[in-house]
Amino acid sequence: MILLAIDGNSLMNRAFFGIKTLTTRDGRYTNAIYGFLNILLHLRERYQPDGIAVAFDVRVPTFRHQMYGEYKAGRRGMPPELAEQFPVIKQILSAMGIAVVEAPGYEADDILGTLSVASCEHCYIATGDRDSLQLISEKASVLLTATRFGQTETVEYDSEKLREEYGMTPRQMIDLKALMGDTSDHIPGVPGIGKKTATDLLLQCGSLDGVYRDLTSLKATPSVKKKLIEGKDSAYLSYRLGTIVKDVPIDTDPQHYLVGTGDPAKLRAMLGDLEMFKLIARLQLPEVPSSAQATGEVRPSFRYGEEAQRWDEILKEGSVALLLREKDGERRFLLGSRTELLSLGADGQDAVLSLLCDEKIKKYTDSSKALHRFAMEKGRDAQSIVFDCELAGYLLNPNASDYSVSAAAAVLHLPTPQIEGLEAPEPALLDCALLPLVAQKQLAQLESNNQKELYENIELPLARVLASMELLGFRVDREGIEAFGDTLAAQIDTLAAEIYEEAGEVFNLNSPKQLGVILFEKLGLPAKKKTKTGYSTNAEVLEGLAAEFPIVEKILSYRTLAKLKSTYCDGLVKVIAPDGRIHSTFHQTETRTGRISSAEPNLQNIPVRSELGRQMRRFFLAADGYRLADADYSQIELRVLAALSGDEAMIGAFRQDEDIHTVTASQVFSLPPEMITPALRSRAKAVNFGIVYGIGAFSLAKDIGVSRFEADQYIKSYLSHYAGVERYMNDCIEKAKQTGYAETLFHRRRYLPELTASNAMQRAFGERVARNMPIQGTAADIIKIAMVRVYEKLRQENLQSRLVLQVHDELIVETAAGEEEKVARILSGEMEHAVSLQVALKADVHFGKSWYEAKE
DNA sequence: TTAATCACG
DNA sequence: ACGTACGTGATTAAC
Repeated sequence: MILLAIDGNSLMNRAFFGIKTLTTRDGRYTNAIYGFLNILLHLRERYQPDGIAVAFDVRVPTFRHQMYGEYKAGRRGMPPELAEQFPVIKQILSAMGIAVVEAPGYEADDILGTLSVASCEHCYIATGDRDSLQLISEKASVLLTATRFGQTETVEYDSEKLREEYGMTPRQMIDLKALMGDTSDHIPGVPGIGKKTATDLLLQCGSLDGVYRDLTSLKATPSVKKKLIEGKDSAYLSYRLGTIVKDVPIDTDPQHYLVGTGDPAKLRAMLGDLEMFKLIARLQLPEVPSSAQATGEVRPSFRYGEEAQRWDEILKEGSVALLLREKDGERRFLLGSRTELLSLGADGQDAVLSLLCDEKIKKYTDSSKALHRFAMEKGRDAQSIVFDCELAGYLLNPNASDYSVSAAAAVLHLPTPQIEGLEAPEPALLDCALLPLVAQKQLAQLESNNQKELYENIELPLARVLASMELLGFRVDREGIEAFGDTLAAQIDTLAAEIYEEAGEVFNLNSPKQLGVILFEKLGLPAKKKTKTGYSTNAEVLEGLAAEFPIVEKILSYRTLAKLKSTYCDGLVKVIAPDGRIHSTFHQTETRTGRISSAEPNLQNIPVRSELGRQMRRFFLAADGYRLADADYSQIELRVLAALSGDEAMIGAFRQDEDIHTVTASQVFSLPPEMITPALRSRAKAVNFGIVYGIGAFSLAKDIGVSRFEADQYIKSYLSHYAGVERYMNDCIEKAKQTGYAETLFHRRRYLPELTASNAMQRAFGERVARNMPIQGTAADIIKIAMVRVYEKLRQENLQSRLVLQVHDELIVETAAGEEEKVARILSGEMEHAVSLQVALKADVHFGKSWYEAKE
């Protein structure tokens, strides 16, 4: 039989450090478990072992340590984030029917050593630790595993491969280590002898004993000989330390490690609990009754077909599950009730459309935005979409990334529905069958989280608004963009030529790596900052050098122009639809704060800060016979901060409609407002921003170019003058620590497992987020409310004007000629009165033919 | 796929 | 001692 013996500690370690932090919603760490299981499944698939044994260290002082001293005492204990994952993986392995092997006083590699000589046909030893290469034999090979870019790479080592790479036999690996030592394992070796010398010596003498047998005739420099003599004891001690034990008292009968059936139901429940839904799918865990019993659910059973009579059966109940799936441009619908399922292709579209627009029938779905778009494309208006699993899942935990029905069902431990006559139903059909139960559970959770209003009055109606914005799109001037791109191209070419000239060679200016080498090595400019891979060449660094070195100025210009051309000119032209408009996609479940995002293309980051970039906005136009209305909130985040914190001074400033940055400057610098210079105001502005972000003195100092000490004074002064803000910020952290999440005024939550991290930096990050999310998120809630109301008001009043874009604190309405006054009234009215706070909200509206003009 | 950079609020 | 402000998305290079 084939045996796969795994070093559990080693692979868990690799997975932990190779995969970014991953936690469940309630803050349990899962990245090592996830990575380990992926490696395990990969190995199982590739090597098809009959038996699997996963070995773990049992950390009691080992025989070796007692005898030879505490060589490993200096080894740092593993972080608790990893330690907590070990008991869990052991349980999972048991549930998988895989043997967990431990022996008090022995480490995992000793167990592997013992198994490697067990009487099986072949033993594969999987580990991330090169130490185990000494275990290679005729019937044992080592699978050395590394996790890179989230992908596992496994290299199989047998004697042949070992000789190729090291020129050594497996046994010589021990001698090698005895000579060169291993700092990570606290094996001293012979001081002063490294890998190179050790290899040479072994090639000459064959073994450690061979080296010491006759030092006088050894071909080596006197200094090496001297080191060998002095280090002899250390070498033999290292040899013993480095030798993996092969007689651990464990069961060595391979039959003992045959993979059993385990407990699939328990496994499924455990993986669901750990929120590893893809793994559940990959393992195709069969449904077993015990799971259904455990949740108290009876496994639902469905009838499925395409017969017309099913249709009537389904509609009878007055509410349906309705899913839209698109594949290769083909639209399909899945329709379901509590007992019936139906699949519809293109010829069912009209029927679905009338169902969708039938107010009396409630629709449950997993993407209301898609349904709204479908209806709108046909010139209709979807009604009574009462449930959207994606939106519900997002509100319940915006840290997740998978808001599908199946993911939700797995969190809820719902049994897989049974569909009559279908052995392996397609996923969409299962989603459709699962939806009613998922909806019931998620709605109950929203209710208990006090998120019903957020869900019903904000997110659900917003989906329609976003669908409408996507469908309408934003008109652009293609020729204008292309012409702008051409002028940029010419300037870029000129600049590049000048830069290459001054650099003395042609290189890839777009490569920060190559640029770094040219600037900081070839031209010898002073390098200030480094990145992981080399010199930092970002704008901040370059700006510090621009005054002194003219070439840097040109590089900065090049960067600006290249960005404008590639991302904005070329990028946007590529996505202009046949109707001459750009149809962005708005993501409603992407951000962890509650903002929406825009993609393909992103219309929320069109340049504005620099005048040249701002020119881009001249190409964003209203349709003929329309103008653009641009309405933006004034200081919405600071107003929200004032209101949430109840800080008297800040509220007072806004009540009197004063310039908040000037007021802050006056407070922080203890000067009367009329003494505040633009420079001081600008510093205060940075402090205001910084406070919202959860500021640190270092970053503030860097941002406004003052000393760290000075920045620290500003912050202290700020918090003492706005004492309410300080209190509020501390409350935010306190509450987040207690509840595990931060929340907005409208009860949008963000769980913060970072707050319990053992790493101080991660914790500090969690605290900043605990302060920032309620502010950014409440502002996001507010503008969403405004969007929904503006959208509805425009239709109520029978206007032709339509919302086309939202940019976080800004709404753009394509306004029909003659409707300007009404639109301006609706925009400012709905934005300013979206919510009533202790501080009034303020929104300014401007009109123009282009976005450039409409932005004042 | 990730890292670096830079565009926005 | 260590790293340093919140939230996004697109492009390019390089592995």
